[in-house]
Amino acid sequence: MTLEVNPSDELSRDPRAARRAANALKTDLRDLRVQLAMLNHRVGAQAELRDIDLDCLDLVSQHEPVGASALAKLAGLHPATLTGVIDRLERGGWIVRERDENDRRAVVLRTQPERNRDIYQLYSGMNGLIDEICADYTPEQLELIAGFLRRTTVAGVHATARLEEEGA
Amino acid sequence: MTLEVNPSDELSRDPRAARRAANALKTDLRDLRVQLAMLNHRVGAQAELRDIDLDCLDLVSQHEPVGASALAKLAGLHPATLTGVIDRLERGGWIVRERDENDRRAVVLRTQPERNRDIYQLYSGMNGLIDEICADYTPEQLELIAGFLRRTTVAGVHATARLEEEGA
DNA sequence: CCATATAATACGGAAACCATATCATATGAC
DNA sequence: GTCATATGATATGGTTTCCGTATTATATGG
Repeated sequence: MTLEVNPSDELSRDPRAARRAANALKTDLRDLRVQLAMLNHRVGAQAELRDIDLDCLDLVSQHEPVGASALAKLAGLHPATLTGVIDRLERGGWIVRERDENDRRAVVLRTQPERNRDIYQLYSGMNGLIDEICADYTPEQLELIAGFLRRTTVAGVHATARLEEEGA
Repeated sequence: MTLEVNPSDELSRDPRAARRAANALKTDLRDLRVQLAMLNHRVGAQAELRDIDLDCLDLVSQHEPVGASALAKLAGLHPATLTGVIDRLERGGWIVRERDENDRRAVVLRTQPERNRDIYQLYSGMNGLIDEICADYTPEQLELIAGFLRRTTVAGVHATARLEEEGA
């Protein structure tokens, strides 16, 4: 006589279903990445910023106050390239350079909150659509999804660092 | 007398909790986007491809066989810029140009499957880490997450198109 | 057959990228 | 302290990319 199990449990433990689901998810994640890159490209065009500038602006937002060296390392850019990026971002009023008090060689970068609301405005269409999507999930489900996103971001940090040291 | 509800239900229907969860999720999504862009930048560096080239390669993979015009529109690039992108991708052996039989002005782009395994290899670290993350979820949960990712991708397509027509 | 439209590419000037050199400042040895 | 060396950011210049325009080849409609 066979052991009967709950069908839902059965599905949950089928390793083939798990692998299929994981692979499908990786494909979906890749598609999302490309689409978000395209969206960012359009946002950047409206704001007269190159793709890399917008990425750096996001990085400054995340890590401010941040030094130029640290940002170059985060972004994987040559220091001289970053000087150009910072020049453009500062000229456009998106960030400001400040001298580091403790190390007068270094510069510290900060975002200009008012100016960055202009960027937020450009994302408002996307943000509204995401809100509509979120409305179809419970807070618990949203937290499940958000947790996955955060863990994937951490994985990205590690995978990026790994590639960096291999490339060096 | 107040109407008593199931606490879990209560949480699920609290609009403030829902908004908080949605906002947190948007932040997490933005962080993930930046990190995936950084990862891609490193992958591109290893493959001697610019960021935009890698994006176009992804788009070709998604839509092949695809014409140059269609790709330019998808990527939001000037036709002349795309010629340069295609030149580099073809020189590197990532894609091939073919003449369209029905319209001999047009070119059709296809990926080179063998060559693209080299890219897959560069992503293997990240893919392995994602597999580990996925192992902590049931197939049902993974499907919930994947569905969210797909819906968000569609939202991205719409938001991108909206920005495009505004910019024109 | 001709006019016009469309797909892709060639051309050229402007801009960006980045290896290297440079300048200012910091740190450690003595 | 003084000097040698290291480090942070930027200037310089050659190479590459970007993109507006012109060009070539093909399609389509009259």
